[in-house]
Amino acid sequence: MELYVERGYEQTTVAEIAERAGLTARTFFRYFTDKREVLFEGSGQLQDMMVTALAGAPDSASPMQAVGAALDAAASMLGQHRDFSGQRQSVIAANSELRERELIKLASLAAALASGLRDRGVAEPRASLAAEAGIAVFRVAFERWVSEPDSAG
Amino acid sequence: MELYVERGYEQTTVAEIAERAGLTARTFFRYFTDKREVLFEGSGQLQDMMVTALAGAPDSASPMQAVGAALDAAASMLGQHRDFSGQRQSVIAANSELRERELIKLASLAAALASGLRDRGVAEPRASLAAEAGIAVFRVAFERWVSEPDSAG
DNA sequence: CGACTTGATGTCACGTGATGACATCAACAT
DNA sequence: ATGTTGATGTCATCACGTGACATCAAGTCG
Repeated sequence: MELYVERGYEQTTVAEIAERAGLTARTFFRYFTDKREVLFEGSGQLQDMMVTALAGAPDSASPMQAVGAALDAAASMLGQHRDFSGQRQSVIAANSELRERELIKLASLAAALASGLRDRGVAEPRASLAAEAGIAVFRVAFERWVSEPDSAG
Repeated sequence: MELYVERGYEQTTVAEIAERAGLTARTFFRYFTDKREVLFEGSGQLQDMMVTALAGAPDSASPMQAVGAALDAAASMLGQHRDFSGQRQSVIAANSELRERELIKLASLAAALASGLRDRGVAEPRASLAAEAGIAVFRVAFERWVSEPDSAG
């Protein structure tokens, strides 16, 4: 992240990242499949958190309410790293390879939420639609949040 | 496409593609920014067609009806190349880099449709929502169409 | 204690993707 | 005949990503 912010994603080589971390490029590729993936390290955790929150919603909750619980979990997780989130987002926005990766991560997240809803007994296509709607809300809200003036959490 | 189908996307080098076309790898990269982009050559045309159809819908048409017109245009364009569409889709499905590229193309298409709706006087967020809904329909319908037994157009 | 695994890292070599600089050549206009 | 323009080729170069093998530290067991 430091290097990506300093000089931009494309201008940063994997060798430089590895050096900054006190490692070798080869080792970098043992931890991250890609030069891109290092920016999405946390997205797996976020997805797990959200799926767990969705599964933990009360049985009485509607599909959209369960999705809402997942979004709350995401908000409380991201809320602790607002500066980081903002920087990360502007790095991603500046490069199309990174935007592509982000899209596929969001698609994976939507699929995971839909699967979680089906586990709750929600039938298709309702499960997928609720999941997609939740991701749409997430995108819009996240975008507003990181571009917002200093204020709220 | 021939080579991607024969031996898979990753196993095909740009040099081979260029050779098959009677050219040089250097020339390939003058026409396509990427090894991936060659599979998405037509998506720009498709997008233009759809935007034109959307713009050409009668003033009386609702936003969703205008989007429907765009989808009809896409259907008649793709309907003429069903085998090609099917092969292309299975190549894309088999490789995650290609799936990423496809997602960003669809996102671009959604943005173009939303913009077209705004030009028709549709306010946000209705324009974006209608566009996203149209793309969702497109994805599902296209998926079913290419995986369908030999029958319909 | 010494030998033996195991996991993380480094080193090296290599193929491939992608780009810049320059040369070539055909088509065409004047 | 000359010069221009556009498309292509050639060459050099860099960075990404991976396989093969070496090394070294931490632990395990006889």
